[in-house]
Amino acid sequence: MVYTKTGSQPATSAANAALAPYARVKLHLKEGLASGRWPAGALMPSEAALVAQFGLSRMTVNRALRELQSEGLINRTQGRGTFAAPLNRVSSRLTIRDLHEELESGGYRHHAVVHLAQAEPVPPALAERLALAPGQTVFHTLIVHHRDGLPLQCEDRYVNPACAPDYLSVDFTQTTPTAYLLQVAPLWEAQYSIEAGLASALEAQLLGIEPDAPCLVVVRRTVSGRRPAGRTTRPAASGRGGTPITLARLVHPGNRYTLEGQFQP
Amino acid sequence: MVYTKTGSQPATSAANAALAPYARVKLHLKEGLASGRWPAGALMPSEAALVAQFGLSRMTVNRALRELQSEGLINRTQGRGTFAAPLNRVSSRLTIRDLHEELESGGYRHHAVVHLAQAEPVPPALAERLALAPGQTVFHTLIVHHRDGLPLQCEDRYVNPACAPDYLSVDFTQTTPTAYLLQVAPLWEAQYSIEAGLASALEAQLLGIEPDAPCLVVVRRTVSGRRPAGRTTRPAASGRGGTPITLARLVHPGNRYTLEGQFQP
DNA sequence: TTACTCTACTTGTCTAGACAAGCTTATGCA
DNA sequence: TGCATAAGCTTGTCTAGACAAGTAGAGTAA
Repeated sequence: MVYTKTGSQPATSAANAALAPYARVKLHLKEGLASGRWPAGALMPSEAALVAQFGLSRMTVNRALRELQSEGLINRTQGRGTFAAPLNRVSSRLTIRDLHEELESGGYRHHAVVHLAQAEPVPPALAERLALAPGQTVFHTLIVHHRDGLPLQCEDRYVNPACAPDYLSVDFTQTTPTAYLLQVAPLWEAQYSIEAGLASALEAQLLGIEPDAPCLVVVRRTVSGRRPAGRTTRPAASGRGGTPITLARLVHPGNRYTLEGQFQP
Repeated sequence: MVYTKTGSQPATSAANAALAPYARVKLHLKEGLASGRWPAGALMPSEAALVAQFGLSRMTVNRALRELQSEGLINRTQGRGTFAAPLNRVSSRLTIRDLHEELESGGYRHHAVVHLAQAEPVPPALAERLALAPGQTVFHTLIVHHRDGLPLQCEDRYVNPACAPDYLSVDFTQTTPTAYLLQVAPLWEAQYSIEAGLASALEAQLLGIEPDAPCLVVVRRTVSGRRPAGRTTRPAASGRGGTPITLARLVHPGNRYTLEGQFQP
């Protein structure tokens, strides 16, 4: 599609040629926000004003504004108008990738050593977080992932058997638990916490590090919207929280692992 | 707006009453994805099919699909169709919040102690990352933030004077650097890295921790799309990377600070 | 003054149709 | 057989109009 508007409207930027009209409106507004033209909380032009200014239909302008809203750059309320969002909360996407895929795509070799894979009674401290009654069975795996032969992550994981009955029969030297669980129960919700701490004695030994070496510890709890068994047609919406699938503690030697990311509002 | 469709279309979920039509389509597709009806890579119904199935206009169906795409749940390509996204990359929003605001909203008291605030020649190691010539002046602040009186974060920050000429005249016991910089130069891009490590001797002393205590270290580099001086109307798009605004090293005692978040695809 | 109603403006959403442009497949020609 | 073309699908986008519903302010009546 080639957009060569003859009637030259607000040509703020030279780069807006060959840009779709809705994107042109977005760019115009983003530039205004970046330049401080609309400080946080300021009233921004209404849809009608932008329609008149750009000579577009309202749906087109609406799309630009709706996308800016979903990006968190503006706030809109029916009846009041559009306001510049306070930029003191800028958010970025943090991506969970399967460790195997992450390493391979980075050109590293990945291999996993399984130190434990068994069914056991759920530890009392975890029963509640996995929504299991004390004494029920959980699957427990302890796997060390290596990058180019060097231990990178110690993965201590508990899995709800109702969600993944075949969990223990998977060959975890070939498939990571994350990959398998994502396949069995598409991930709909997860909570994580990231902190710096020490490895346990066992973890330190498995990772081949000193007991006092700083580690990046990620604890992740994954919850599915889907019900565990039967009733597959049951709607996912009702009953907040869903079924806990798995609880994982991932310990990384601080000097070998860095979490990186980027913000792009 | 009340949506009480008389002709009952696919009533997968009971909760879809009183839901806007586009949201109903989204829900329907999300449920299908969650239930494994469309495994990763599978071809999903076309817009035309959904139009026929739900009895809606194409724009409405298109909106549902477009939003699912922006949420990363599906991939669409012109001419080929709509496909279920491989869920091995699930992403969440990680929010940068101003520390002051974060603490206050959590019911804590925040206060900051400024240990250093001066102009100095840019350290050679940082010159390139700040896009400054060796020998040029940078602003350097060293601030310790306390939560309820306990040191929580040691903020070692370098600021490009071109972006924030008045930086040193700010009272950082009242305003955090983040808040000030966001006001002066709305944040358009940032890179961060999170790792576990040790504090330097000075940092450990300022934080009141042992030198071997694990710390969560966040390094953040913020880049603006806006040009530093003059030429304010210059488009932000051209020239990738923009102007480096600030480089910050944030050190948190591991046992006092946890980064938390949630995934909700 | 206070309380109510009415109006004008705002966003939220849906519709029916249109054209552009990318991909796949079938068709017909050399 | 091999290749170019065309048909038929797909998504991407824009339009002009419509109604719904929330908000704020002006004007009016008690």
